Amino acid sequence: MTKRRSSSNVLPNTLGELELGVMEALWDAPHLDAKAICDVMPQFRKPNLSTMQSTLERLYRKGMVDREKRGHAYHYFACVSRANLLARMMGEVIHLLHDGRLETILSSFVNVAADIDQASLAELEALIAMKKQELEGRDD
Amino acid sequence: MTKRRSSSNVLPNTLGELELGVMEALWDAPHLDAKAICDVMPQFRKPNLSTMQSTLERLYRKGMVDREKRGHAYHYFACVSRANLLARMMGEVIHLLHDGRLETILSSFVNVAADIDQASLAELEALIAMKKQELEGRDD
DNA sequence: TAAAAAGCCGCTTCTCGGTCGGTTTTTGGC
DNA sequence: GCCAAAAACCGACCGAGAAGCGGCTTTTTA
Repeated sequence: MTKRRSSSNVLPNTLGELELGVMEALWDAPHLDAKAICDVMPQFRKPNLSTMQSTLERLYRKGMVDREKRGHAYHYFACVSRANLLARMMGEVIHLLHDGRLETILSSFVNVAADIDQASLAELEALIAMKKQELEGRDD
Repeated sequence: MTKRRSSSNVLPNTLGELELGVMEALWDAPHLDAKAICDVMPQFRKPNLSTMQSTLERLYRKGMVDREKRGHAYHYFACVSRANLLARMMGEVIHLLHDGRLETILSSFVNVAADIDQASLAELEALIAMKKQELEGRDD
């Protein structure tokens, strides 16, 4: 009996570098085909069309992009927004390292946020206020 | 020339499942040796001592744990706290998906926090207040 | 001093992203 | 209708990192 070979389950939503580059391209444009994405990629990492196609296929199977036939070629478009992916990944990280105490999570985040920019704290406060109202609204 | 083979650079601080389990063990106890960590692991995934050793070695090279000889055996102890690792990983995720606008980051996090628990929003507010004072204090 | 325990070393397996080449299918111009 | 171009499709290989383990060496200690 072969031992459980896990380590794949941690952070299932992480993307490779090319995959992420593709998502970036699709966040900037409403929809693109494989060729167009190749063209958009920075010169220092411009993959073969086949490579791009299999990357898109993987992304499609992962539910990160959707596609539809436009003539002979697929047109791809992101069906996960940047903010959404960010939220997913943060959620995964948090879930992975959760110890039951919110303080751990929150203080980590506040430190990260503070490192980015002091102004971010003010923004965070405003967002919390909004979110609170939202939650109270649908709370029953 | 072989093509850039990156995808390894994304999220350099992510740990495998066993590695994470080891960290959990070390966060619960001040210091343990390889054998003791094996014993502490849940039955359904109790690795060979050698496996545990190489995992610890990897963790050591990554700077996640430190060790010191206690008699013949190494005793390992976490040199990265849970909150610290969480902050690192969140920082990495954020950096990876950063688009320049704080709003994206923050709203994603607020959504994640809200999903965990409504009370977390209140706690977040308190932490922000503390962090603000801290920043003002050293701001010049 | 011998058995037990731990370190140390190297190899294997597995998974995943990335990379292509080759083949088939589609399509559109002539 | 036919042919060339382009894209899809398929399958293979590579490299890296985590996990897993067996075996040999070294150290401890009973």
